[in-house]
Amino acid sequence: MATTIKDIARQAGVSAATVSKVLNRKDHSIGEKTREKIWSLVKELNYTPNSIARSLITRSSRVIGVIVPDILNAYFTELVRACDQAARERGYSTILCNSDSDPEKEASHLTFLASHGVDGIVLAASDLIPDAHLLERLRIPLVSMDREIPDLDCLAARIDTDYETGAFLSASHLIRAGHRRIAFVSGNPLASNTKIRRAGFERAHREAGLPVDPDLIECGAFNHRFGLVATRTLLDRTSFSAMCCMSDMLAMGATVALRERGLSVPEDCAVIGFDNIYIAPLLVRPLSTIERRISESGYLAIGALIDFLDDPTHPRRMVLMEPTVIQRETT
Amino acid sequence: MATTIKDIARQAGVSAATVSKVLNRKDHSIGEKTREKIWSLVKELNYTPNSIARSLITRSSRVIGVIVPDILNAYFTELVRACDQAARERGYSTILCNSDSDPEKEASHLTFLASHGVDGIVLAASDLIPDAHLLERLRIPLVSMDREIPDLDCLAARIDTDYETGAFLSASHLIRAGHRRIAFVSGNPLASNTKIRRAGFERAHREAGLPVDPDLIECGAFNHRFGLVATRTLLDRTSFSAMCCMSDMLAMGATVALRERGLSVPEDCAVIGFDNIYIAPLLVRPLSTIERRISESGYLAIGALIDFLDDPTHPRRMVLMEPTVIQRETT
DNA sequence: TTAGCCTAGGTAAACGTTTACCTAATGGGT
DNA sequence: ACCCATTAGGTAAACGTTTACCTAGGCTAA
Repeated sequence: MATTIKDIARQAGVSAATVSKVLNRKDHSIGEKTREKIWSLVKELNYTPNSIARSLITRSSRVIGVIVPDILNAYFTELVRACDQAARERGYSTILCNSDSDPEKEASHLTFLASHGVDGIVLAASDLIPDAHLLERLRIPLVSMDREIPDLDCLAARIDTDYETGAFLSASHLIRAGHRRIAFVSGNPLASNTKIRRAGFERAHREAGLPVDPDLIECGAFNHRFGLVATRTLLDRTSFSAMCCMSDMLAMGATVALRERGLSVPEDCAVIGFDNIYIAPLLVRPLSTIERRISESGYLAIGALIDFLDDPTHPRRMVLMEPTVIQRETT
Repeated sequence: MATTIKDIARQAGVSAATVSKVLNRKDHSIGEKTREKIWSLVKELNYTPNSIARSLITRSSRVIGVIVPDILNAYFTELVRACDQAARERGYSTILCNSDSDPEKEASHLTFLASHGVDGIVLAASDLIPDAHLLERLRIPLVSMDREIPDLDCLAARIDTDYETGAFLSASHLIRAGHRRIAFVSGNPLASNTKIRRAGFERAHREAGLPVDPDLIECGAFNHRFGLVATRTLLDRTSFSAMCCMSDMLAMGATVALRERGLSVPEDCAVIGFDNIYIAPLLVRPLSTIERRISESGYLAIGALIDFLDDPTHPRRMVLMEPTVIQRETT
């Protein structure tokens, strides 16, 4: 159906090998005339190499898989976009997979990507630790983002955010503003990225000589829906004057719940988010939050991955992104 | 490296063809023992078929490409998610491509998808009309969403939204509420999906016996940033008591600009959006908007595409989604 | 002259599957 | 005893590339 290398070869009166060499610029021993003839046929017949056949023989697809737990969370949307851009700039494409924080789906995406011959994978935090055996078996270069992950030899890099500091800054920001009872809302309580943030939250209290009331803690998921229900639960259970939300989506949900009860932000209750997603400054009450330079981490991840692909002996990169506070109008 | 069908064949003491038959359940002439032996080896060796090799020979990948103009627009995020889910339910996977409303990027994604052997493509509205020659050449089954598109024979379906009615409803809603000067903000003025909406907007005025002031029209893009700057421009230029925003992202940007100037919504200026993205009800002022059942259209698109793949003589589906008004708190 | 080296390009195997067609043995019916 | 069908599985080509190695002619330098 579509034009193949053989069609070009036939019409140029040369062998397929010659065409392949020209196409791949391994043409140091191909005559000028032949080269030109081939290129002009390529244009004329709109030849595009069949990447499938190419991948099959070269064992490389120049495609990178990106797995995220929740594409609807704007944090991951932005991350995915940054990865895609970064990859494209380096001649790679990406395939996006959405795991819904479901380890089974994640595993099935992993095998899907493997069987489709991706050269590498960016695995972004879901709540659970991935199946180490599977990763081991797949042997696909991997960069892990904000994940606990075993030290595999196909691990090209880890890009982590200093969640302890992030949560510490978040809580300290509110404590400095005079708040004494601060709610803490975060993702899956069993996931390390929640535990670590909780540690930072508690340290801020300790250093300020304040107690932490377990009644003020609600952990479950990072999406807006949980932000909404968690805040309702908290409001029913106890009282507080500020909320540390460990994602901006949570903060958005929280804000709605507060307003539902007639509380205004920040007058009745301050709210700080985490991630600094692009919507955060655009909310009617621009959201104070913790900046974590999303695009930069995407670029870093892809960069580290491709460097590793180019040269697997390349020293592993272990990056710890340092978050900062952005004060807007909700605190 | 990874286990292949030959490894299984060798260890089972049969030929590769036999293994292939069993794997593909074309095993009516394979003995029970052999079948069992093969399946147990498959488990034991963690065999996963190499999709690349498989695609090469079968000329089918069970992958669908999805091209959207702006993944950061929550409308498309939701659409993409719905497509992915729908595809997965029918045994397909998706590859997401983000075109940034750039026809060149779009074309390059199209050839990328073609060369990677996707079985079909869902092409969602960008502002511009796609390169018909390219589509013609590629001959990949296509479903077009909210796009003007030539009548190719590889066009499996069109899923369009009745934008005229949508915009009409949007404006009528505001007119009925007593507004007389209503601003209109939409995407690329040259794109049909803006022109059509503008027609609906104007019809609502005509039917109400109201004039349309061209000073109240600002068209450029569907993202929040344009919503922000367009609203600033409008506020500098003229006065109005309500805004018809042709996407919720625009409405969010508009709301911020209004607030910036000390105007409150809906008291000083009503705002209605379009799309009913999942964030819309979650904004501090839940956004009135035009519902267009995003997930449903994603499911429809994928369904139509796969039906076409299963049977290319399947009658083309041309769906026109009817939008409805959702009143919340901004009008 | 001849070994050796360019230059220009061809040959064929390989990547991991699928599939049309072949074979060989067995069994049943007449 | 012969024919035909059925069962169980094998053979080999094909998909569209890439690449290691080959060839053949011509040139150069000793």
